[in-house]
Amino acid sequence: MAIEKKSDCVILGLLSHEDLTGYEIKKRMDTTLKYFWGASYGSIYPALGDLVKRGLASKRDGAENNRNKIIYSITEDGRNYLKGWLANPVEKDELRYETLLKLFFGHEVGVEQTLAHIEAFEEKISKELPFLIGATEVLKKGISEDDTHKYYLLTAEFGVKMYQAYLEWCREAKAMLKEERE
Amino acid sequence: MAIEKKSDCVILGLLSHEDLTGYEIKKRMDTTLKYFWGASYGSIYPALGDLVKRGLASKRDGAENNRNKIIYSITEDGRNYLKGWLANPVEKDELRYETLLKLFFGHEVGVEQTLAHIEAFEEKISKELPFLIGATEVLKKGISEDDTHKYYLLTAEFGVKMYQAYLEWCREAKAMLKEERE
DNA sequence: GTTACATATATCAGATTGATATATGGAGAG
DNA sequence: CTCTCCATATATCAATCTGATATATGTAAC
Repeated sequence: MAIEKKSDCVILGLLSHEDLTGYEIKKRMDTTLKYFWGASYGSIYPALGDLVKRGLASKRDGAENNRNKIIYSITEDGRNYLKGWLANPVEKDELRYETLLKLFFGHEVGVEQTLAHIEAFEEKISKELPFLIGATEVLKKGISEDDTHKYYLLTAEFGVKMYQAYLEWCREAKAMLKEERE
Repeated sequence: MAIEKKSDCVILGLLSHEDLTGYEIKKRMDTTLKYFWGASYGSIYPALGDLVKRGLASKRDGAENNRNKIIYSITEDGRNYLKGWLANPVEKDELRYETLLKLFFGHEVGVEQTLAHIEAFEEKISKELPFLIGATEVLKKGISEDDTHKYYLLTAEFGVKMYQAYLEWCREAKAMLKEERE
């Protein structure tokens, strides 16, 4: 029953840290936030326009040379709106793992194809885990300088814990299926 | 670039196990599948109509007394369609955790409110974990009788591993924030 | 008999994704 | 020095999905 639109809240959250263009917001989504959130251009640009209209953000021209660029800032009203949303209890945490869905219906195609999905998942997670661990190390070093780092670290460590659990599960799941095969 | 619509695939997957009504499909989503997938009535009923139109499912009247009821079955074409989707590599595994999002912006509201979000998360997970553990135990017992149970067990154990990792993270995150507070 | 909840189907406004269109800057290859 | 490729940058749109709501009956409790 929340009145807040999620895309507004993430964008305001990012703008509360620093001024950003729509393109930069999208980059944050695809790098820092991608482990627990996402947003597309199709939601970012309209939301930015809307936030300005409602006085929660302001925009200024940041063009350099011929390079088109619009820089957005959060307003006082925007910061209050963000704080209001942050104070409310969380509404929904959602997992949407196609891998798990395909495993659930694995009976239809058998053990070999199911193993292939698990192995692909394992590879993807193994590749991403070092970046997450690297992020936690960087954040730990800077924790005393910048108060925001403490909160970033919390989410990065969540990612590490989760990915390590995934890899553990992959090993056990593969073992179980291979045992069954014989 | 997949041509398959996800809602079609989940529904066909569920129908590959047993005949179901739209209402029963929704119940499966909200119980068994909820740990890794979801779907609303607004996607289920239109998708069912569409699947019948394309010959991937068939429907029959299952009315009892005055109770309105339409039972759907998967067709041979539907089963092939499902197998085709299952054979393709996974496209996207996605996490959307509002809790993590609020933690990430925690600097704006401080340690106390952040702790409250973590505690709410911890409580929710603690309550759900026993059900997941119970599910794995039931599935383990029936594993030799029904081949599908092996695949269900895989996903249930994923849930258990993940939730245990979450709880571990909660303890550490709380400790870190409380230490900082002093 | 009436209150409350589960069963059952269905639709719709609003939000979101994934793809695509458009255009410039800059780096490196040949 | 030009050509190709990629990053920067904004923007829109069809297809899809969610969350809420509407409607109606069965069934159990009190």
